Amino acid sequence: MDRKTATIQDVARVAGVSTATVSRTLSKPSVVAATTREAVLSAVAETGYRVNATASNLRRQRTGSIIVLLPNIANPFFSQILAGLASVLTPAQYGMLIADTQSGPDPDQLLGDYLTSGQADGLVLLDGSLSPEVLATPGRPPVVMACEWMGGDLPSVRVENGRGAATAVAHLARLGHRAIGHVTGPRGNVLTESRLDGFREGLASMGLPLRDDWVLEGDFSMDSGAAAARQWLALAERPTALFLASDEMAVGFMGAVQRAGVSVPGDLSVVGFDNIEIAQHLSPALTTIRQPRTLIGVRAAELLLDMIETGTRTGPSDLIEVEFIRRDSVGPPAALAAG
Amino acid sequence: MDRKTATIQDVARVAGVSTATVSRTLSKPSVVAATTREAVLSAVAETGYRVNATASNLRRQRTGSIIVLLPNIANPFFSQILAGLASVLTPAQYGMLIADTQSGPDPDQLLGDYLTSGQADGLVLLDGSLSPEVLATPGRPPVVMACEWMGGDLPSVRVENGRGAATAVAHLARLGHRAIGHVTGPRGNVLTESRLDGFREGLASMGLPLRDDWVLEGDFSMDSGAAAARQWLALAERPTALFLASDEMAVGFMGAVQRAGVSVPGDLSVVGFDNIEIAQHLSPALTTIRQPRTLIGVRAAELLLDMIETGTRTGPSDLIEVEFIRRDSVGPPAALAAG
DNA sequence: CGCTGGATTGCAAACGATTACATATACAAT
DNA sequence: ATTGTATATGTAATCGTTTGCAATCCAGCG
Repeated sequence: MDRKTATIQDVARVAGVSTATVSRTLSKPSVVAATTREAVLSAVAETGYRVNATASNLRRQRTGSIIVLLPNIANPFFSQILAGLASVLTPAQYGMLIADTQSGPDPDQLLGDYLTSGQADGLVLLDGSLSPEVLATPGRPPVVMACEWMGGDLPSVRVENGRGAATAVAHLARLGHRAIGHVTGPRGNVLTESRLDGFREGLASMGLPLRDDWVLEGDFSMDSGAAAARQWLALAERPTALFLASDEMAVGFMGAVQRAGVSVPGDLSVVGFDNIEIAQHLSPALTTIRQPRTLIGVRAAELLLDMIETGTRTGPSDLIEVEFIRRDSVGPPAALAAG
Repeated sequence: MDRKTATIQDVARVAGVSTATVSRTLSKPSVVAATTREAVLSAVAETGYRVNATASNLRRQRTGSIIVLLPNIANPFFSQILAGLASVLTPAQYGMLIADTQSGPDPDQLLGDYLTSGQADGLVLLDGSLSPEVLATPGRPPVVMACEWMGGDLPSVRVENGRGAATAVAHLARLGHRAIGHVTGPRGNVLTESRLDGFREGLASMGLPLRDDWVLEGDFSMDSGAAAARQWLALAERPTALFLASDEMAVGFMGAVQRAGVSVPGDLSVVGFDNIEIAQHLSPALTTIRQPRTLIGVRAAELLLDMIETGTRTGPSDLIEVEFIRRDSVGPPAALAAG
């Protein structure tokens, strides 16, 4: 029957109307008469017609796709944001292309490429390490930064990174910890900076000292968490509590110190950031700061679609709240518990 | 300068040739004279021309995108396969659309939709729960099944699921375990079936009995692993070793029993499947069966591109080897260790 | 000198949809 | 009856490439 897929011409012929009417029936049903509308719809059903997205996009001068730039697709933290993005973009007839900035040599160049290639109607940036300068490209498509704010008037979905970090520190301090350390994300990342700032503020507000040798550098990955664990174990004087800038690092860290015979939270309290799925399944369950990941994706997508429709390049910054989740990886410091 | 992006017309004008020649220079350089080729290329550079993928796709009757159907984008197991897919598809100028079968109501209908919509030049199936019958759609684009074989002449990238499971059981038996249980994936999934078959074979080959009450049902998720743990804890007579059909379930399971005071591997040996990143970071580090995930993605993409080029709908089945990875979550059964 | 054939290049028709503009019709108001 | 207005539909240009076919040029050959 349908050797080739039906085109709008076929539908028009079957329905006895022009292609214009068919197109209108499908996009703006209200402007066609009820009787013709029915005729067209039944012709559509009969022929099994589906609009050819490529042709439609060409004519409408859009690509129908949104590019999402993220540092590491394998990080479960991002996948949930992707789910949120997809839940908004798919119904709006946008495809979602995912680009991994770590797969190529230069993330900034990758971004620049996408900005000029015209391959997408918009971009979502999930990588806080990208340089804001690259965005100065003239005539670029709309861009939304998710998770953090990179400065300028770039619209973004922000999370209370600083407040989350400060809350974590305050909680540890209230448990009695006076020696609190931190494992950061990669240097230069906006998330790293804001969480580090929050960590400092938290210490300051509780009247605790900031010791540089208790601030270890990581890169958000499990491996870097395990590496930080080795550094912590080697310290002459160890902090009794640690706030890590990501749950992934906390997983790597906890596993490593536990295998070295350290008890969590007996010997060391651990707080992560993100509340990835595994956090509640660890032993002990990981105390952390929850980010509503699906919501972040949804908001970012909404912001972007709005910019695409209105042709704007700037927009508001949406601030999303975080929540401290107390689980079993924290407790009073050993000295206190003993005494 | 370039208010609008340059079109092939602009390049042709600047180079003093026809658009046909520009197009040919870019796609089949060998057929144009060296001097014209240079002229065109410098005109391309001067104008900053990038081919409009939409127009190109329309003319060439392709969509330029591949759809990947997977059950759960948040599962880290899949993300690495995606990375493998992308590493082949991106250079070949294909975009990768990701569709989550769990986000909608009916996975099979979603597949059917994509098969008829003409939205993609090919599909990659990563969800073993899909029905092979849906693929009978006439005129459908090429499809590759990754991870397992669904029957028929559907080309696929297979993994030695059965052998992997059997190896795990054999290893546990050799450690002295006579009471070995299993936690399965979701019913009806091809992966579930082949791993369960391998589990049975492993038991049989070691002369061990198969006890139905030691085969618990899961769905590959951490939560279902934790649920299985509760069932295991409630058993009057417990197996001393457990093979779980996914690492995620093993994570949920181990966390849950550990919090209940059970020692792994002291009281119970645990083996997972997949070797997801976190496996080595757990305490104890998880013994598992490694699947080369990136390789699976690469092979699947290669197979698919080949089918697209040659117009084939059937193809070979690529078999990928698995590897048993011994870590610290297994040991001799308590009785033996004590005696 | 005319012809053949290979190498280049140009012409123009697709690809399938959308939409500005023109046209047609019906009906109310003057 | 005429004009105006609103509603509904058709006509045809257009989006930017690719590519079959025709045209051109030039060298080599009989």
